[in-house]
Amino acid sequence: MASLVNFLFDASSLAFVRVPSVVASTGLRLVSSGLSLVSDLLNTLSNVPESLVLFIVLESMGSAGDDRHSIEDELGILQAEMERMKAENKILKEVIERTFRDYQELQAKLSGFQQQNHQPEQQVCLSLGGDQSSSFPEQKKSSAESKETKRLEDDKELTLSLSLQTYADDDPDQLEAEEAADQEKGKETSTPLSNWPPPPPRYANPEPSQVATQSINPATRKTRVSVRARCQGPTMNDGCQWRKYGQKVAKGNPCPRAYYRCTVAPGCPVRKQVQRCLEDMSILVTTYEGTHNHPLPVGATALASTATSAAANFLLPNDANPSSYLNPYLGHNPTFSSSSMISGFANPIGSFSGAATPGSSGQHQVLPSGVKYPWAMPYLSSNYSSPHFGGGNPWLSSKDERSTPENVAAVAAAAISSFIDKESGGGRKDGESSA
DNA sequence: CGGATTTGACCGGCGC
DNA sequence: GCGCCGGTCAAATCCG
Repeated sequence: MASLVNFLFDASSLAFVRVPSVVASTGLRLVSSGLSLVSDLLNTLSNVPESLVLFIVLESMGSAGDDRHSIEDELGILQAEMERMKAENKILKEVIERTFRDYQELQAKLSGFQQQNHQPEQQVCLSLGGDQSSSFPEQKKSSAESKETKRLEDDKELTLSLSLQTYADDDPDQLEAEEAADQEKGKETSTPLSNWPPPPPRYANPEPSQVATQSINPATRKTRVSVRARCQGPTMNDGCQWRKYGQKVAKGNPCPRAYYRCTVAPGCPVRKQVQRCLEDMSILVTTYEGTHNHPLPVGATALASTATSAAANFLLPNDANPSSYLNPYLGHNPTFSSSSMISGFANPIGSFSGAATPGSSGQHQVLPSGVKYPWAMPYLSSNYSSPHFGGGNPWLSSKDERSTPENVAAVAAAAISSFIDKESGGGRKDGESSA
């Protein structure tokens, strides 16, 4: 019996628990002295994923005088079966690890392929969790990642996704053409969310000669970042101060779209639009536009500012500065404020952990799904297992509707960080995250 | 009473 | 030219 319990404890830690058929068929005979183990056993099994069906048939002993030999025989059979299942679980674990490695290799190859073809990422779609595929159908073409996305979607994990558009204000014709094309595309698709999130921009891939001569001032770059996150409140608290100046029911979505203006500083051009996703009302789609003209409050940066300016900056292909892809922390955009760089990007992992401490929960229930699927965010997963996340996820368990801006900032920064790693074709190793 | 929110009106772009 | 639509304005209203 002790070996049986030990096995189940070990197996449950691997999240692969299979009760041998012999147990189900013959029943788990327990002597009265072993009943205390049953509760422990059941408590342990309660952590097993619900998809795994467990059958434990408890058959109470009629009396202590049963045939001791038959019990010992059954125990022997059980132990033999346990050993067999143990070996099987080991094999399964190896299969999972091998699959994970293959996925990482494929991901690295994909990134390398994209960089080889010089295909600039025109829209960033970061997702912690799933269901972004519903709004980013074009991404379904990516085989490996789309499968992961689909799998995550099926599990209905909490989601944060981010998309990015950048425009050059000094090229209004191009901007207008793009917007017109966007609307055209929206009509073609005629989906309820055809204009949401904004379709990827299509800026021309300049000739190398043009790269040297065509210098777009980052300060005048018009950026737009769309963030999708599960949020129960009317809006995400990103740490900035916003004033609502309008509300409109957009065509195709009965949920009204709210318009906010940054009021941290007078004349700040940054605006944001907030709208519920039609397909999943629990998802709040927030689109930020513009760049703040003021220092941001601590922790208000990743979504409110850094995500727009910084993400736009480093995601734009820059042949003259390869580090623009690989190292966003360098901040070659001179318009960055130091605060935005620090809390938004400099240490997303640290922000994550700090934001997840008890009592600092967020209203927007953004769950880093890597907790359950570490291969979805392989470079962050190790941090989720940190003591900060122990004993339940505060992002989920929160009943406090007030949020700390650090939460959103950290999630966005972490999501962006994850994207950066994937884009660079290599994974961030532990220890490098806080460099 | 001052700031924030609501909500109908207004404006400009776009397609027909 | 007209209607539709997204975005913005501003007066009215709400609220602490």
